[in-house]
Amino acid sequence: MSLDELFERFAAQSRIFKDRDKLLPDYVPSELPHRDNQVLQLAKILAPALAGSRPSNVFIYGLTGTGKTAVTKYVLRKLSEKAQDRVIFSYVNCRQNDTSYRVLAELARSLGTRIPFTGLATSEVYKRFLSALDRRGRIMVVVLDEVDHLVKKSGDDVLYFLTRINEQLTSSRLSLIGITNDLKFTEFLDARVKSSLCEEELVFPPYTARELEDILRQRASEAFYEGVLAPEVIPMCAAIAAKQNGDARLALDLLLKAADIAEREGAERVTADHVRQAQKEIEKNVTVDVIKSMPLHVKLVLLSVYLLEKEGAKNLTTGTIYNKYVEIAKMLGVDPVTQRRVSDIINELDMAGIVNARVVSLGRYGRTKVIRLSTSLKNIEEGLSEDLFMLGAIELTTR
DNA sequence: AATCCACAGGAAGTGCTGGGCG
DNA sequence: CGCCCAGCACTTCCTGTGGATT
Repeated sequence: MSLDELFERFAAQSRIFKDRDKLLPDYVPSELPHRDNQVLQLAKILAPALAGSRPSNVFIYGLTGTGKTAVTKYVLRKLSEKAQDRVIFSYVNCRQNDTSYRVLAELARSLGTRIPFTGLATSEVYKRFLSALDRRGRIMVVVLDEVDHLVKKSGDDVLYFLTRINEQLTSSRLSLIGITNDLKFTEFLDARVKSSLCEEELVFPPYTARELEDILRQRASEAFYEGVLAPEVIPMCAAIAAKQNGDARLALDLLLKAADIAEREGAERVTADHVRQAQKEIEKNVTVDVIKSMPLHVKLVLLSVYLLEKEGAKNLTTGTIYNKYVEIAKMLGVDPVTQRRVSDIINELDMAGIVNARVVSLGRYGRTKVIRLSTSLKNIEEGLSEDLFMLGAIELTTR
């Protein structure tokens, strides 16, 4: 291959992607198939903002990848085009901003008030946000996406503040849109917060395989050149995602990864085989990346579970794991943490989907958690192996 | 029916980092 | 400068409990 050819190949636009960005999770398409109803309902609820009156608070339920965020962003965008600067919109993701302080800081920031990421008292941030908002004399619509994360971690204090803030405002008004994929979420809420937040409710049902296909086809037409997808690719991505609660995000991610793999291989078309590879890669990447970024003691606990399971131990309990963990820690010259903490770490690993832990009572033999890995040994190995400390630990313990 | 194991998991507090504010 | 704050990882102390065994 001559240099000219080489450069040609890199400089040339992809043969597969027309516009890869159209498949990324934060892209909001110009049309949302099978969500006309929800778009209309939300628009109806928020429309009063255009006339200068406060829209009702809205609560939006639906599993992951059912289009909650997309619909909300879509409606907000349309609305802000109409409203010019008469309405202020603010979108906060509560997975990243999972404390009262951070949510209020985000809201203040969207009004142009700089808030340091730490240092102030939360009540001070609240005051600053309040006065900044009142000075503007506008309607403000606040979206709290994945609000269940916020409440589970920090309680419903902020929600209480925000639902009652209108009593303290003289020239502005605030509306709340809460989004959650936890259907039982409202149980955690204070009754007053609950009734005020749920003035209106919207439910997003999971997509069916047929609907997912429509979504994929629509995106594919924007993202790919004609005819680069083998005919079975879209139905396959749709079917896999339909099994996972009709998750459109997963469907799109599968399609994207499959196409990436095809392109990397220099293939001319995306095939069913690429989709299968993509499925494996997605599953692997998530766990491996999570493991890599875990703090020391979490890794050590995971390592203990890994080693015990490799030895063929069955029905692992908190106590067994803790003993192994202490043994490893001492061997490495690290101070072990308490069993109480390890108990929490096991729950964290369970939440991350790396381990499966459930509480059982063994009668006379106590009440404990039974733990088993929910990922392959190989993924754990790969996740831990970048940590030289863990490699040393494996070597020491297997000798 | 009572007992008692082996923890679960809540509450409060500590020590540390990285930052206010006057 | 001194005193305040949030957030994190962790400790200390604690009360609670499902169900096999006595």
